[in-house]
Amino acid sequence: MKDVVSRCPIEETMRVLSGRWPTLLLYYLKDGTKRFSDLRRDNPTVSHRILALELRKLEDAGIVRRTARPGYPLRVDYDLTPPGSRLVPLIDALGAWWMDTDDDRTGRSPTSDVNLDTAA
Amino acid sequence: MKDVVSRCPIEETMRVLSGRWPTLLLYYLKDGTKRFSDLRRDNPTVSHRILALELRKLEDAGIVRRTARPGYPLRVDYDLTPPGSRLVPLIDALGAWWMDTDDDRTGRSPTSDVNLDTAA
DNA sequence: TCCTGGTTACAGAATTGTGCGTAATTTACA
DNA sequence: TGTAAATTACGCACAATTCTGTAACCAGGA
Repeated sequence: MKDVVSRCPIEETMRVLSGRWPTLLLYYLKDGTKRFSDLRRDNPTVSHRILALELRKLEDAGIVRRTARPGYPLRVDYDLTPPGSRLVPLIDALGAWWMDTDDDRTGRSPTSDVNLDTAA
Repeated sequence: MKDVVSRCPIEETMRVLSGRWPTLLLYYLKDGTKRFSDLRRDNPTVSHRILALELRKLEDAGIVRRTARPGYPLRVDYDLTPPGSRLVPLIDALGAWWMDTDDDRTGRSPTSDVNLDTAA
């Protein structure tokens, strides 16, 4: 994150998706709107702080939309933007690739019936 | 990298592709076999140590094949394995997604003529 | 007082870069 | 002909940088 705009779209995309949480959050947001605390429950190993940071990063990248409803207790909704939704199948494809590769590693026959719906 | 096998193929894939270099290296290896020094030339900002580590990571993941030819000066060839080659279009799709998203951001019309051949 | 979403301060962990060493052959040069 | 230096792909130790986690704190209504 030191210098420049890399001009390479792949690099830019990976700058956002790199790390453990972004794709996981996308995965959980596929189902629809979630609140901050929902996402914490969905995966208990993210720290409070990191979740806030990651969500902000995704928001800045235009992948996630943040909607704060006025009033207390605070309520903030997160959901995917249209670009974010378009990203989901690509990420699923990566999961499918992994399973395909796994077949390679375990020396199984070259299965072609990979389901793109890669569950958790 | 602390604990477990996550059982989630997306997470596993991202564990390999996360970071600045993996996708870039894939990009440069698309063209065919490269030597260590070629890859350093291709992008001068990787330190030799990191390049070695990243290449080993990709090798362990079955994405890149390392071929050391005996004799001195050492000569080592790197190229994509079949799974690695299968990964390339997916990564290109991420680049295409970024450019599409860029259209969103800059408020342009929803162009459909995104070229998958995302150059450096 | 608790709840929710978030920020800040500080600490510890992880990742990355720097520079040096190494192998056996070729080339450089007197 | 002898010798010194360059070459290639790293490994290693150590320093610098970055990332992540913990804990405390804030807001204001129930």
